[in-house]
Amino acid sequence: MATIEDVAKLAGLSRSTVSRVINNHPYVTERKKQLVYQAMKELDYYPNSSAQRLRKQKTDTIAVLVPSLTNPFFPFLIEGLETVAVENGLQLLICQTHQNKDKERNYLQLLQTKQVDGLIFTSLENDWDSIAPFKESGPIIMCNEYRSEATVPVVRLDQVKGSYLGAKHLIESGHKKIAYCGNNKGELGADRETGFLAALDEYNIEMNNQWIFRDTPSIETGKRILRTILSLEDQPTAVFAGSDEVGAGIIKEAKLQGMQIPEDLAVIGFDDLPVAQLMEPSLTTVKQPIKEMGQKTMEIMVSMLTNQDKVNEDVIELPIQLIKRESV
Amino acid sequence: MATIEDVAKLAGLSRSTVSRVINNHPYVTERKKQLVYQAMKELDYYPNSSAQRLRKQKTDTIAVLVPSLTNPFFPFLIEGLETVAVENGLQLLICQTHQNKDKERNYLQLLQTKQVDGLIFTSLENDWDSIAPFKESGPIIMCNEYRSEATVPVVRLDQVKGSYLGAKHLIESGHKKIAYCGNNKGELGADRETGFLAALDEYNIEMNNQWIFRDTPSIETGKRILRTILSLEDQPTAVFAGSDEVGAGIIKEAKLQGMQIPEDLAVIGFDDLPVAQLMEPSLTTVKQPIKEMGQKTMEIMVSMLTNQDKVNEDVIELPIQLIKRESV
DNA sequence: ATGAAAGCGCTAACAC
DNA sequence: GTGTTAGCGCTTTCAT
Repeated sequence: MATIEDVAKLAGLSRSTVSRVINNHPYVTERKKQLVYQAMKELDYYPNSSAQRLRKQKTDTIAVLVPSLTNPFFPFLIEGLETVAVENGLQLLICQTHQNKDKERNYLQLLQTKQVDGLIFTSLENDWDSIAPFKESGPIIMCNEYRSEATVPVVRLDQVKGSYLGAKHLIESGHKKIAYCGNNKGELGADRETGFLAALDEYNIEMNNQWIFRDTPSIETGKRILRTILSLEDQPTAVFAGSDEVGAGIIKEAKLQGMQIPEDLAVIGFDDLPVAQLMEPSLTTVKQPIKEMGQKTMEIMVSMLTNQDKVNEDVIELPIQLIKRESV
Repeated sequence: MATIEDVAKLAGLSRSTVSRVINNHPYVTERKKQLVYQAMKELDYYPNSSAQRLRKQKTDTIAVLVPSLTNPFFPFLIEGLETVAVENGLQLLICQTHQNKDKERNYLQLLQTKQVDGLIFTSLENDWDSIAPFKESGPIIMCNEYRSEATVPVVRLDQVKGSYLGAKHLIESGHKKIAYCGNNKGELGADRETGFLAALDEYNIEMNNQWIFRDTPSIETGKRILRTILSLEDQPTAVFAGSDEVGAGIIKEAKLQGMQIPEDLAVIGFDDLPVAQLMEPSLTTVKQPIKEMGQKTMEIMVSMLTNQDKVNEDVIELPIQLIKRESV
């Protein structure tokens, strides 16, 4: 493995000059520059990035914590994050927490061990209090998921409004018995529930506790929820699914059980993932501007990395909107 | 930022001893070990990973090149890769090539700049000849996609058999006019086509060139293909979609156009992704053992990383199987 | 415009 | 068992 020393020797120059060429510094004669390039090529030289990182004290890498990549929401979020990252010469280190507190905490060590320059949460398992101290080690941003106690920039959607919109649509379509799916661990989940209940309240509609489901979102969860609904004496006529995947699972299982959607059961999803329009009937849903959320987040990260002084604690809220299709 | 030096001073020991404790070396008195732990805690010390990497000349990181994370096939593959990686103390650096030759080539620099210890291709845009030289810089494996010229271990499926199975099922269900979707850039695509044509050949069925579609797989592609099929004078009665996403797009669009599946058009997918069972009718498909493929690949990577001598050029072939559902 | 020298933080011989 | 020392490969003052 050739080192910068080898290149310098072969080019008959000093290490400094070679380094200047590598880093595109001004004030290097064109002639010597060529000499260096030639030597680098001849030796098949590439700078060792561990050495560069150690010396420069930065990695140009950002950790992105996601619960799982098999939930299609996150690949789309990453798409947005990556676009802006690449434009700014940053690399993404994608970390799956699999909803595990310990794993999440371990990934914070990436910041402490200087393996990444910054970190982005797209979900959060641990309490904010246990996260806060890590701000010392580098910029942290919350994207998608959020905590009001969080003392870092937050890029989020108005979840209260989102679920309010969804519930209202269901109500205005004539439904009074509406089931609700969604975990309420994080603030995101709590806000969604708030918005949902606010709509019900506005129309003086009562909630039945049997119609609340708190499982983690997945297709299987949707199927299970549908079966539970069928086993109920007092059955809802509509269901607000916490995600398109749950909504899809509900629709699929409902049809398997011989139900008509939306006649026997109206379903509304959340996210507007590709699967929403593939379903039969297509899934009415609350659309999140996922990619934009990722882009905005990375823009903030970039500015935090450059303007280290200007501490940013803003909350950026992106628009959310109802997409009417056939399942309601 | 505390360094190992600070810890050593505070503990009243040498850097070496601290280092030994960090790396769990034997032969350190329990008493001094405790002293070190205490000092580390007091100083909130974490070893700088760039320094460790530079010194140890390894990163315990493996680059995984995927075309895109929004194609759900790859998150599942990554799931398999990650399981085994984590068991062996390895980290994954996930790199999206977005089907771009230059990006793909640039990611190879990760190996040259010693930012990763090994690299896994799950797809390949460039010629093998242009990849081969990079073997010098570290272990490379192909997983999923493959090239017969490749001089590295390959973990793959019998694609010829897969598409043969699919085509045969279509034929035995009475179809003689079968459309085929799939790109034929890589060897994987070519093999699939071979298997497909072999089945046709076996049953003396002719292929119509108008029924061949070579676009990149996506839901949109599926929709477009269906519309093209409808515009044909001589229309196929069945279609072998190259992936479940294409199959799903075809089914969705077909129903939009008032067709009955499988009566008016039988559809068979590939992969067995979650969307296959969500469709109405559910999608008959050729199932790939995606997770297993990832696991096997990472096991080989681990062994290459440890037994550096034993050069492994094996081709591991995993089983592939037909899943009969309702779309045929 | 270029080179010499110091040092980023760590590990691993080697010596005792 | 523990400390001393050299050095991984690079960048960046500082001096010229």
